Amino acid sequence: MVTKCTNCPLRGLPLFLEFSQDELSFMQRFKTGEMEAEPGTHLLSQGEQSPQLFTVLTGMGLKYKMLRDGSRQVVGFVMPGDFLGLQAGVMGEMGHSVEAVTTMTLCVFNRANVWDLFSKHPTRGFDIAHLAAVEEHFLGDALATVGQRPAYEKIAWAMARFFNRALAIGQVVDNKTSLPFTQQDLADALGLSLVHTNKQLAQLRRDGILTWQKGELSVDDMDALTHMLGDDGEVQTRPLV
Amino acid sequence: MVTKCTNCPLRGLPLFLEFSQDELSFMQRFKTGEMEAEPGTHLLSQGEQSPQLFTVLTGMGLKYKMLRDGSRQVVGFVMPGDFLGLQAGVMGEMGHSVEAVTTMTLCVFNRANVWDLFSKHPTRGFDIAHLAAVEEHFLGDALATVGQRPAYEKIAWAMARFFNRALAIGQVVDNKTSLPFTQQDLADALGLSLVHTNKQLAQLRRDGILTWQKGELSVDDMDALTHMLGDDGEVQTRPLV
DNA sequence: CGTCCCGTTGAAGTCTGTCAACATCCGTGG
DNA sequence: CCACGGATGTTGACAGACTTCAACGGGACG
Repeated sequence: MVTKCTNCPLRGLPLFLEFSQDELSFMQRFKTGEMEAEPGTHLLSQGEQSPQLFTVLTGMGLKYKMLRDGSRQVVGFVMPGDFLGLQAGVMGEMGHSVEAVTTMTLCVFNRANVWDLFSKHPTRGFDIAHLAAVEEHFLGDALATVGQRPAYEKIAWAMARFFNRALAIGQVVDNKTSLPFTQQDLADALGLSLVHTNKQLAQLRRDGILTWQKGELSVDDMDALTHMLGDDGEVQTRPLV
Repeated sequence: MVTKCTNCPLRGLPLFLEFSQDELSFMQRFKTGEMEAEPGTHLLSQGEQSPQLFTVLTGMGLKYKMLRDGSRQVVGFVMPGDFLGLQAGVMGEMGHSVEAVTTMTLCVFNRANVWDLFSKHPTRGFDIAHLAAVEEHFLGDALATVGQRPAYEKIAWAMARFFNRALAIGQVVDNKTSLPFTQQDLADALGLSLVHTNKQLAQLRRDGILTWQKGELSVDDMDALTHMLGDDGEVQTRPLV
């Protein structure tokens, strides 16, 4: 059962820039299929060139890089609306891997058609570049956080980003949202040890800032969070591909 | 005295993808001027939308983000061939600032013409996306380095990247290249303190790996460097805009 | 010749990592 | 039904990498 772009559940969300009717029908042709991925599925692999690109419809995943010594750097949490494989699409090789953490449904595109997209529908090409710039912006923020902030604030930043993104796609109900990752995932994203991550999370809970237990995240004091982070916790509108 | 694209000193370098004659003449029209910037000049500012974009012809600079507490994260060293302002060009707002460190000469483009570029010359639009992906790739590497590696290797990584890039644009003579940044700049790029950066640099020198003194960097044991970093120290070919 | 910036070095302090132990949950298999 | 192992989360004690504080040297510049 394939979702039609017309009925795309993401398309009306305020997080995403608007679609013209023209773009909509073009994307419908660009889309080659739909795919369901079980938890643990490797969608894209670091160093390889994937023939397929994806847009996440539902579910969550992880982007990460492995270092030669076996350590892992998580470079992003994948959520609905994210476009995966841009590096493979335009550079020919992924700089990181992408793995499903929950069951995911994905729009599938053909890498070979990316060039068509730029030549036949430049607004969409522009959107691809826009998405790449958004990602660059995000990684800059992440680098600044990992490089400059103490552990307590690193965790606060990551949780705030996740929560605000969940808000923007309507996945927060009752001030709670599902957060299916492990503390190890978070630690690997922030360059912290698992133990220290756990202790600082406990501190944030004791301080009444936020609670993450049993896969559920709730922000208990948004004012304190925004005061600590400035506007670094906010998410920006972006195109949807 | 304006450099003509035909005579662009960067254009033949193996680091950059090839130019068709068609692209060349188009870029000549896209280019609105040339600019010289003294050390300390702010070329682009975090949070603002610049009317101009640049390609670096000569000289070097810094990309950085300021945090509210006054700390600074350097997110990149700017070198000849780099394209500046991509975020402003497609997103409308810069996520970081760019400052000249040496005297720089820059090709100047008009932000208003970026859209023309995508619509009238899609290969160039594709190249813009390619450049954004290269930057995303770089920031992923930087994040992994800052997040996972010990100080000694962080510095080795940064120096290797810089040196290899200098090699690729023919700025290494006699196994030495000019490195006009300060140790504070490097420390802010790697999330280290100035003092520790200094001490680990001294250790790298004592170990016979590399020497950075009086603004000159030389790599004394490239084998040891590549062995320590794997292929993380390498630079990739990219489009030139 | 004083001042400022940058680099260098030593000593002390602390944030964070490592080690270790235990609790909980869950799927598997006896 | 219960035993078992594996993955995840929690907590305490200790160790260490890195930061902070402090002082000094050299070069550039007015």
